[in-house]
Amino acid sequence: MTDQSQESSNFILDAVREDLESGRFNYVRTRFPPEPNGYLHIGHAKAICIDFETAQAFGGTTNLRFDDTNPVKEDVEYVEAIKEDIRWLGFDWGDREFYASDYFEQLYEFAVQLIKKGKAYVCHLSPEEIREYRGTLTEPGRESPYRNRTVEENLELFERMRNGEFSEGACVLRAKIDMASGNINLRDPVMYRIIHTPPHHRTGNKWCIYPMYDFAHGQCDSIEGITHSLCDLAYEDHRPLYEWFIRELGIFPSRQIEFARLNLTYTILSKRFLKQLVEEGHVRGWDDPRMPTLRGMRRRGYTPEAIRKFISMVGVSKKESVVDVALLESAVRDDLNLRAPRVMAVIDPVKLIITNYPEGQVEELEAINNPEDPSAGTRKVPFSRELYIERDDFREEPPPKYYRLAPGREVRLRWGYIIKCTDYVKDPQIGQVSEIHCTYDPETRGGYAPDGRKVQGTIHWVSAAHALDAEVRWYDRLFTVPNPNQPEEGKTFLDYLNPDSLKIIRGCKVEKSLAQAKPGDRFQFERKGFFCMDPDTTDSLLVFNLTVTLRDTWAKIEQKMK
RNA sequence: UGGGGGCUCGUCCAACGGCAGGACAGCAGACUCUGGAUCUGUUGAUAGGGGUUCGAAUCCUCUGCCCCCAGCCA
Repeated sequence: MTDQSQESSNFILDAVREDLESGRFNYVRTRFPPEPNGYLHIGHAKAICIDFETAQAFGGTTNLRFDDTNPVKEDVEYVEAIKEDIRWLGFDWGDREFYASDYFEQLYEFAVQLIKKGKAYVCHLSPEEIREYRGTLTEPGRESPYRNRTVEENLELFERMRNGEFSEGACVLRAKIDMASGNINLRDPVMYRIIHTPPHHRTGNKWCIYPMYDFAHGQCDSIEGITHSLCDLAYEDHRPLYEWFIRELGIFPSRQIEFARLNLTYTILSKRFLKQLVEEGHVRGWDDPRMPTLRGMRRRGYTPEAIRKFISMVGVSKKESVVDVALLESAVRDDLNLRAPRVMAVIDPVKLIITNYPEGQVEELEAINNPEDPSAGTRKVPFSRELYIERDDFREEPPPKYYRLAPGREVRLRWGYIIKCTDYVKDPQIGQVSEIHCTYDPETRGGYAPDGRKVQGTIHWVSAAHALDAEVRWYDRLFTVPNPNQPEEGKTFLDYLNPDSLKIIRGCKVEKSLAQAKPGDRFQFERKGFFCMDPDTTDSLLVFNLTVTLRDTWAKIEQKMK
């Protein structure tokens, strides 16, 4: 077994290493246990990375196991989606795809075994009564009047539960532990409940009793020979129970280790709230690019590599924390910077006419596809007398430190010529600049000044006659506050929804090479940001999602001047 | 007021009795045919008290603050 765990360390890797050294285990096997009741999000990505990478660090493997013990909440619909997302993230569980429901028969046998040991009993208390008998955080509970039924009686009753002789809620199977325990999970927890209504997505109507999480998870881990069961801090209180079942059953002693879940600023990661956003139409669906779901992020243009990098930057600990979403954004920029081909796209176009350039003439200028990656090669971009440039790249009265185009000023057109603004036309109706007139210096083809003159600004452009129309979906944070999870009195997370989280910008002009792009392709629109072609793209209209903007130093300067 | 966890730069993570370090964010500068990238510099933290020790973020102790647990959810 190769131990590659030294490179990066965290408390889980330390613990696993100790277990190997002490001989507690002689191999490493983890599992990722999603419940098929929703789509995976960035929080799950952390768990997936930790599960798979911890095993990989020691040459071990990871099982995928669907935790499908509650047919009222679960659905096949999610199974395929979850698998797709894990694969996309870059992890492979080989043929080790399991379901808790695979073990229903075995789990039933385990329950019988505990009944025979006098460690489990059928309880006919109603749900309300069970709650009353459980006591409170500070007062001990009381023992159920059914607690001392004989083994024979319990065996018979449990079998009748399985046979469907009782209605839902009539009775449950409980572990007989300690009603006075300070740990409420140990106050005779429910092991099995009766569920008649919906057929299970895999076992159909075969079962009408289903094991609770506590009676399923640890035993499934054990059956699969999982050495390290890595989970959320929320299960810390359950660990004594996890160990109690394994000990009483005398089965393989998997070890549960808990770590803190991921939280992100300006983001909500609760499955319930995410569902609400979708169902109430605040977003367009589970794959809306503003959603923190893996599908949403994929559509937005995030790469699996960037997400994995982000997760590793976040680290692993037991401290509940809220990670700055800027860290995620930094990870995507870093990744996309190296691989996204550059392209010129004008988001808010204004016409620019080069008055001394021959009408009808078209030149093919050579542009570098990615200065970070010479192997990305070059492409030709058409240049002509009429261009579009970004409205924001021209000012009638340039502020200090602004070094783009303005009357009388010179600027370089990327990969093109150096031009000088001679004049501009303003639309009297709306008071907006409608046309900018420039002259070009024919000696500066390609953007080089043979006389060595310095030109501070370089702006992007497209040839008006050759440009393609595009729609850009410009995204901003979904929430206006860093922690929408903690609303003020009388408010909910919905009160912090950012009304400007999506701006649909039509009439954008992009360079013609983009005609070859396919949905999912990622680009850097020079000086703007990274964009990903959306599946909504049609033959007549290209649609792009903003993944993340470039760092914008000018915006900062401008902000400070206000 | 029971039980279980957690407190290190603004944020996240390291340091495992021996110079508190990195990343992101911030600030300043260099460079630049992307105000991108890159490079350089820089601000900035051990929750508080007591103790052990030559030496404490680390060990002990007391205090404070934060989170989780009373589903027939997971």
